[in-house]
Amino acid sequence: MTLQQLKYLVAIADSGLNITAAAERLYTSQPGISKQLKLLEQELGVQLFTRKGKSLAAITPAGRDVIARARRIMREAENIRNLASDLSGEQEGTLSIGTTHTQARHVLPDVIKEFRERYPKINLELHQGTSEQIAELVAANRVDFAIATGSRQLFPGLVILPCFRWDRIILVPNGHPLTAVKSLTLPVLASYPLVTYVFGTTGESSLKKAFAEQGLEPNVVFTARDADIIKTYVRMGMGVGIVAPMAYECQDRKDLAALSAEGLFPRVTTWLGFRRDSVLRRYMVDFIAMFASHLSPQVTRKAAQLATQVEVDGLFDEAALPLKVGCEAPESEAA
Amino acid sequence: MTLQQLKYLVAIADSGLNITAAAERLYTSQPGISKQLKLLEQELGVQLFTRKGKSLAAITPAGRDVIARARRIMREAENIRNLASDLSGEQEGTLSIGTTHTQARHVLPDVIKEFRERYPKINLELHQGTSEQIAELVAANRVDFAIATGSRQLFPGLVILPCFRWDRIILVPNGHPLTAVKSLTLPVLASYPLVTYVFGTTGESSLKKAFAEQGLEPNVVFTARDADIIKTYVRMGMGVGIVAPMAYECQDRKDLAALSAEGLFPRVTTWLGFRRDSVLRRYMVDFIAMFASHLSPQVTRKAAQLATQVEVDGLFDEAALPLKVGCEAPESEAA
DNA sequence: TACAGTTACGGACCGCGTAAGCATA
DNA sequence: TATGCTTACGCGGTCCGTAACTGTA
Repeated sequence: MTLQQLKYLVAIADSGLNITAAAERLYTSQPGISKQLKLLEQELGVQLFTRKGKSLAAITPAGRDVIARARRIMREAENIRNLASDLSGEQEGTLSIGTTHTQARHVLPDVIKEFRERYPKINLELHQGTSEQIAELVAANRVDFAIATGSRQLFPGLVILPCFRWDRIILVPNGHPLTAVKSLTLPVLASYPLVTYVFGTTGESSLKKAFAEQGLEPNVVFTARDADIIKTYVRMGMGVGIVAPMAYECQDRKDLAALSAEGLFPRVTTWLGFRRDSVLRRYMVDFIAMFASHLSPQVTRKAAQLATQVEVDGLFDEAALPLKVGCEAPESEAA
Repeated sequence: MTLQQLKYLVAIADSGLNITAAAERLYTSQPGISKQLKLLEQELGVQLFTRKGKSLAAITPAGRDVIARARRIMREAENIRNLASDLSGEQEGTLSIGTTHTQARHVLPDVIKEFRERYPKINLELHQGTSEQIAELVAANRVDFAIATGSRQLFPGLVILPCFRWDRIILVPNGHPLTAVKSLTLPVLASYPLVTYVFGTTGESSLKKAFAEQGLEPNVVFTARDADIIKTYVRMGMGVGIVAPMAYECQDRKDLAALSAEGLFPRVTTWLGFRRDSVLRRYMVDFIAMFASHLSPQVTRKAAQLATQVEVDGLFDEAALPLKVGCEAPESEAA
């Protein structure tokens, strides 16, 4: 049994049991992979795949177990390499992030700009998707970091670092009757057609629940994954928008008004997660600090270390987290 | 980086940074190890050991981290091999157990006899020592199972399966005044010189504590690790023995009387532990079932599986565990 | 006919063991 | 002088890539 053989094995599993594809992925020859797989099965004395003719048809139960452990070995091997790269002052590497639209569009650009200036040689990969898609990326070890809001239960085995919290805001066209309302309530809101994020993920279904608790049935006329689209339809007068505050940019003030919905819906928390046991290179830790300033390198390292033993909980006070808000004072007036 | 290199690295660390010793342990040549270590350090770009002249002097911080992960990789590799051996119906293997004197002398012989009949080809290793020594064996991955009483906090990262509980008994020579006492109390006991196990391990210090709670200072005139020695000194009239009930064998009735100490001291639990993430081969699971019949293969497998995710707790009711006692009715009279 | 995997073969590489060299106590 | 690591070198194995072969849609 060699690391090479385990790498090949995992590659086969990741290539849909297609040895040729695995060979291409690994920039090597197909017969080489075939042979090593055969050798491994011989040494272990177990069939890892069932064959249909010559092709691989399915993974055997034994194979599933072996592959799972092979993955762990490959991860640890990767960890050793990362660890060594970092300690030897290597400036190259990759940072791969899976995140949702809201973060990718409204929060990450500034952070990434700063990061690229500081670490120009680091290859940055950003994968945007739903929470479920991000969870898959995490499970497949395709991303280093997951950044999302709510829905933590989708991410078992991740070290979760709360980054910031926010209250949804209400978006209406300037001059909309709601702008005259002193204190917004759910019944008032429910009397308007609503435009908001797609329900389903835990974070957003809490919105539905808030209405339900007061016996209200909101009239949601349009849902999207994307605040830009929501804003477009709000501008068209199709309904009242409920979005993340980060999505309200200063230029939106020209035609859109943002009303506070604080207290109407539960406050949500955006977090950053990484795989327990993964080695955090210096630039990764620094990225986290750029993303959430209270997560200093020391705090992050501490959390990573604790997580190898127990569940990270109560490392710091979540209630004391910075509260994220949208554009409050227009830049033009301040200047 | 190869599995071979990591194996060498771990061997060096386990041989006190002596490459020659590591080579002997692995039945290979010393220059080979040297070369592979050099190659590994080159590839990683990190010094894993500090040198003093040509000899290895100490492990660098980087080395410590790399070695820890290398150990994990070696364990997983071993797991894969075990897994495969088991599934391919391999009847050979090794079962290595670290345990205390009480278990090794009074409980395990019967279990091992049965096990050897059932699995004659399995190589059985028994290492007897104090809880601390067993914990070291576990940490060094030298044993598959640890069997001990109390002192669980010495064994982090182990899946602990409670096996049975017991109350200490009081041993005195036949005709001793205490045999006439109706209900034994701590003050009465404290008025006699005592002979018991070495204090220090958590299990035994609970004994001292029981006395202290009633403001008593027991007069312990002799301590040993070994019930046989304790019995010898009790026979000599040196004092009153406090031992595990399993140590009172039927032949001891000839000259020793066992008095119940139930209620005087806290009831203790003997458990069996194995490393989280370790692959349990069929014969290992069967051994556990032989050792504690309520730990059926199904229960053990379930516990092992759960342990990969969370702490095993409340899997079954500890209060319902079988209560272990010593020789109650003499075989001769019953026959 | 394409596609996927196995078998066969030659070359390069690499890891191992022996033997000799060198530093340290 | 003994111990322990490094360097040098030859051998054997092995891994890889190319090429030809075989079984399947």
